[in-house]
Amino acid sequence: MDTAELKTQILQVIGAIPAGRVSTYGDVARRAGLPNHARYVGTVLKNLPTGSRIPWHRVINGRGEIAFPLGSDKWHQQQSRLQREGICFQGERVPLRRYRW
DNA sequence: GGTATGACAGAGT
DNA sequence: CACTCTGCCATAC
Repeated sequence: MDTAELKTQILQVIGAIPAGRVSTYGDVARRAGLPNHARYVGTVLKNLPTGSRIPWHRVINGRGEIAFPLGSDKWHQQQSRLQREGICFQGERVPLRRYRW
């Protein structure tokens, strides 16, 4: 299985995350059948073409935090997208117990 | 083909 | 809890 397929596999899993729920990099990797590829999930999202309709904002880290530097443009963008879907933040983090897919 | 980097995770302290 | 340390693995140099 080459990397192009892994990428497709990962994107499909992300695309399946329902609105109003979130998943983590590790979860996405596992659901894609690729344990230990959490970092790769991030790499794939980074190279995503702008305007892609992949719900990348529903992917956060295992501590319920947005993976971008706090206060950065990307951070705000992701946060508002999540809130727009009804996800409430506890400070700077999302309570996974409640929203984890 | 080393070496460093990163939208990470889990165990340990 | 929060913080550090280590393992991971595709990519970019």
